[in-house]
Amino acid sequence: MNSKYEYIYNLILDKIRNGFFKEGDTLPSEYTLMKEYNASRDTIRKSLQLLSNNGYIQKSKGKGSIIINSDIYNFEFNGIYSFKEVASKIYGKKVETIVHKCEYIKADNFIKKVLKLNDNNDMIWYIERVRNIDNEKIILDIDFINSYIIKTLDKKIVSNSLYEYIENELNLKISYAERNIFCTFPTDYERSLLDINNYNMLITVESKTFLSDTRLFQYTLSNHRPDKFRFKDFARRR
Amino acid sequence: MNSKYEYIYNLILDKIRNGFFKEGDTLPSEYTLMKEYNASRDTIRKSLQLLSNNGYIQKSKGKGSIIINSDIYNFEFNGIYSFKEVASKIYGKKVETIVHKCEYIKADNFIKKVLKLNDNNDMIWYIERVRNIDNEKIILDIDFINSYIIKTLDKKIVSNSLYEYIENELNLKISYAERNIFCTFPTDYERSLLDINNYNMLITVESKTFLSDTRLFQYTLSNHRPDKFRFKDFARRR
DNA sequence: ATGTATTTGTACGTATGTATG
DNA sequence: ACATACATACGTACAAATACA
Repeated sequence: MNSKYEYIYNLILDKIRNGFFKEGDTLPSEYTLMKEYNASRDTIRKSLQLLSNNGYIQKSKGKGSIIINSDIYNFEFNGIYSFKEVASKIYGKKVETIVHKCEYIKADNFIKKVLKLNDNNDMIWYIERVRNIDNEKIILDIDFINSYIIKTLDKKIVSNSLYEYIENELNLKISYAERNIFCTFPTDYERSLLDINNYNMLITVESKTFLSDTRLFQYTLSNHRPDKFRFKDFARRR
Repeated sequence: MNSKYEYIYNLILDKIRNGFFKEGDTLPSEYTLMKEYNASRDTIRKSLQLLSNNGYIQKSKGKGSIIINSDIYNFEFNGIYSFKEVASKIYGKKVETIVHKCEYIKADNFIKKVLKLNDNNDMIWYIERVRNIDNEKIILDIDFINSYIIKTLDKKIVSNSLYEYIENELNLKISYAERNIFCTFPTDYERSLLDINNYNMLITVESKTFLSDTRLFQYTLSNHRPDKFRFKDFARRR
């Protein structure tokens, strides 16, 4: 986006990330920021609300806005990111994707129900990808994709980035996701695809991902070797 | 709070929860809601933004606001809740808390660092609680609490609800938390406290919980038997 | 302890831009 | 081409919490 409040949000966030504002510091007042960025109070407050929602500042009536998190890795899990986007922030590690399957198939009853398909329109893309981190097969991602929304796919696209293709080539807007984290027992097939060592469990992140027009286009089961799994979260009490 | 926009937010949320607005329905336009609730557009938009942030509606320029989630259990994990608050929504199950320890002790170096205590002020409350669900010991919660913020505690308080005490008796405002989810191996001691069956792993939710004045008052390790663990999340792409 | 200035929170208004149908 | 609906951006006024002299 190129709205003014998002632009100012990014300017202030940069100052937090590069250490100009440090944890515990108080931001300039909204009035000062208005002058600094030549913006109305409404615009400044929208920028600050984004910072607050994303866990960077704590606003306090009468006091000001205090920096509470300058962790540059914070962003990785507070939102929807493709594996490629997350991987680009994992420094010093060798990361690659192996596409095992990318098939145009008929959905079974469970997937038909999840993706809200009917009997006459039940073709999906079935994708299996293994994520290799420092030469260990750590994550197995299985995707079920509505083929009436994403009509064309191939191994090359999904070995690079599915989201990049959807957003930049198809010009669709990925908007929100419902996620569910739980434990599963690996099947023999999953064992064969992952370097599972002696672990006898997997952490599964189940995601339903939606476009801005509320269409569900993707159902994903992301299976993680337990020792490498980590999920960060920022929450506010209401 | 009793601000107008929060009041309207709750009125609309009630209509979503009780089925007056259903998934896929379009809300009345902002202009219509202005008249209905006798409020300005700014106020209505604040109410709708809350609904959007919490995963109940999807706003779309030119179209309107569409209901995307009427799941009344949705709220349980999108925020900070005490075990008592969560338990009150688990129907048909017997839920109880067993307090194993509630001690005023000296913090070790790790906890001193986490809670930002110094050598002259390093006393904490150490609490061990087991959560019993349908007569099985499923969760072991271990709390390390800054005793200079929460001065007085006892077994009775922590067997009821720590948050209820902090908010209603001490009148402190619990505001936000950083959470981290990962896997651990149970120690013999943890095995002895939980009905762990043949599972050889635990899911640990590590939380740092802060007051509205940015003071960190609580560090918690919540250890879950893997088969009973479930974490729900709603995320938006930015 | 008190009053005053500062700072954020809420509520209302107006105008214009942009996407949708 | 037009009406509708949400998005952005400017403004004003007053309330409430906090800090400080």
